[in-house]
Amino acid sequence: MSGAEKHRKKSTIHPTVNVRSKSSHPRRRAGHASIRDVAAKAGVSIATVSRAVNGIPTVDPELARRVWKAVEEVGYLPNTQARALVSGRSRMLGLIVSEITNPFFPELVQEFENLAVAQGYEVLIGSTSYDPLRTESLIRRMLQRNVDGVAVMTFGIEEDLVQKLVDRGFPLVFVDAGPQLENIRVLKVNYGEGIRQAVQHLAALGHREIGFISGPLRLRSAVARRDAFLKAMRELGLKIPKQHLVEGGHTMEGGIAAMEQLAALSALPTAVLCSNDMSAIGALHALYRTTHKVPDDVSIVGFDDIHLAQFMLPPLTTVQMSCKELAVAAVDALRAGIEPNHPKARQMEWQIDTR
Amino acid sequence: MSGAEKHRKKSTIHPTVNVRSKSSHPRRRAGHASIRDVAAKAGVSIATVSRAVNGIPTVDPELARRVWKAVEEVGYLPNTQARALVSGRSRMLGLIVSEITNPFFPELVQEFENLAVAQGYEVLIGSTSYDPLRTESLIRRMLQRNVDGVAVMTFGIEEDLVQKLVDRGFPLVFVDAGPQLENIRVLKVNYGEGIRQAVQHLAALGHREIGFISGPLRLRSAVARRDAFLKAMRELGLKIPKQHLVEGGHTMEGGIAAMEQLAALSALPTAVLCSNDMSAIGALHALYRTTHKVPDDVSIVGFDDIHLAQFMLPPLTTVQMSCKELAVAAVDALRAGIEPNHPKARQMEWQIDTR
DNA sequence: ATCAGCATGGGAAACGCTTTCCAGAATGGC
DNA sequence: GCCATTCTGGAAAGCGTTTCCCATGCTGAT
Repeated sequence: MSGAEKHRKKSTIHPTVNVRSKSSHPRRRAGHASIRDVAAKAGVSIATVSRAVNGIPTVDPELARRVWKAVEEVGYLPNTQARALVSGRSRMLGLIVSEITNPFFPELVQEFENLAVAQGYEVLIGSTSYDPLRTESLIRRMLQRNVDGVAVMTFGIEEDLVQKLVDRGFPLVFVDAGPQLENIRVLKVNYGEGIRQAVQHLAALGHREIGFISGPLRLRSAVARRDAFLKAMRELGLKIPKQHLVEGGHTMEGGIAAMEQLAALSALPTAVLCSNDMSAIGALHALYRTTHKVPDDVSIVGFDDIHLAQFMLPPLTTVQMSCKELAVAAVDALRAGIEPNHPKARQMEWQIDTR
Repeated sequence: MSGAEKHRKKSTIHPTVNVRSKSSHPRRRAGHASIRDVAAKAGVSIATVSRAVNGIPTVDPELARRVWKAVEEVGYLPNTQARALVSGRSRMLGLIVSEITNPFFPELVQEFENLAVAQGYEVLIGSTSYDPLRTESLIRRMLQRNVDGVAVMTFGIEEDLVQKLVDRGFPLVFVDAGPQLENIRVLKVNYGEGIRQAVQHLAALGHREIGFISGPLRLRSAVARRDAFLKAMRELGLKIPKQHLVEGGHTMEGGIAAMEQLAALSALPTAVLCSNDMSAIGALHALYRTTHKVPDDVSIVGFDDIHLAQFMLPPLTTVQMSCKELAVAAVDALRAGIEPNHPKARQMEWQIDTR
């Protein structure tokens, strides 16, 4: 039983008992204690319970103890919806990814969730599947659920869809590049360091002819990675024949096609660096069907270090792109946008190094 | 601006203007229109707006049109929290998995999410990471967020943790086996058919010595799979020497260890069926380090058909265990527990065939 | 013409919580 | 001993919805 019949306003001016008091809301789930039950049990007002539970210092320690005891006894859990309704903050974060089945994302999701939960937030996950319709419904859902902020970690999204979120003043976080608008924070990933390391690693093994399978060049992040590769090669004084630079799609199919293109050359590079791990896996597949042996004839190096890489045969060398750091930055940036006196409230860019 | 100053009760009995009317709730997000704004715009009461928006037939079509127009104009989206508060139903489903980074789960999550969203539910995902502490906090969070029901798809969970959910009467769905309690629905997966197919497939290829790497036998689902294997073998009149039956852990490491055990035998089986795909991948890894060639010397067959399988080299043969069907059944079972007049409200078991 | 009966819309209560405001108690200074 | 000041807890308003109940305006039957 809950204390539902206490403190209810009467529907008549006469001081008669309210006949609807107990039978009224049958939809209430049994066994759910409300703040009133705690107040009754502890013999204080609901205001005091609220203050005690929220750790507001003006409440007498002795009373606070009584309240906590009552909380324990009735098994009270504050109702998040009611809290959200009155406070205007839902303590939920939206996380938009491209596809949860793309092996890159689960790890990001995991890290993001861990961090968010540790800081008292819940996560609402949605995947666009590259479908504008889905994306729109996704954004509407996030709006309705009143998330406190949204992280768009999709590497590419229709900007006009996000407009709704912008209009309503939701704090947003993008990866690599997003619309230059108010309340939008951007995580700038520095691909240079990781790619340079990979190139130097290959050069140290004696490779001089290094090919590169890029991502789709309409994505800014893919261009950034390719440019980092070119720069690293130039620094080492290595030549890059045009035909050693192939565009893949950041997918396995793209990797296969790109590798087939390279394999058709009279002189195959002795090593190939791939813009992400899925491309690298595609490259491995393409080579599996030829007479070229990995890693004896050709070395393949991936980028991202998704979980999947460790399952591959032959084991795939890959550059670790720290999911964790990305997640840390995303949550931090979101909180900066949400909490008015967050130390970085005015910061709009986050730098992330790969390592 | 919102219609916040309409219909407010005065704090004094004198009919003076409420001085706190506009400046009062600064936490309210700008640009968020409430039902009152729509009512004001359409010149009707909020009750009518609510009825129109919810498609209750007693409202005059002409008025409904006006309401919808106003909804459009002010960009109104009903606040889900308020709805949940009053209706007692949050339209959120909890989904508990073991680890989102385990490749089996993202696909399940994806399907589950698609279905849930299509039926007007949101999904709250949580992973236990096999950690009772995490699990407990997870369950507490789900309780607080007032999910309408929870699907526990973890293949093993501490039952006493779930007790809280049971106590509060939340509809629950388990896979394979759960506590025999009220309001708990179970999805019974029929592994027999898929395993029989796999065995017959191998037998048709001429294999007579077929090994089996099982899952951890403390899990009922692992035992079910092993028994299905034994039954299928017996049906074909094939012998199973004890040493061909090895326990793995449903993990890559378990698969490696199990395969090493098999490889140490004087007579290796010519084919090995694995209880799940991760074991199969482990087996491939173990064999990669030996002189045995796959599939020339030994055939490996997995079970589950996770996405990952298609990336393996050599390509991994695997039995499709329909994620989609599992998700469909889970959502269906949850709804049966949630919605009082769902056609299957009294059904407590769901059969799922692998195929 | 009158009245029962029905459809329809509006007012207001309720959901569970936070927060503001205010009354009363306790304290200290004179 | 009395008034001013600080502190503490309680009452109540309000968050945005849904829903109950009643008032009103009609229709149709007598």
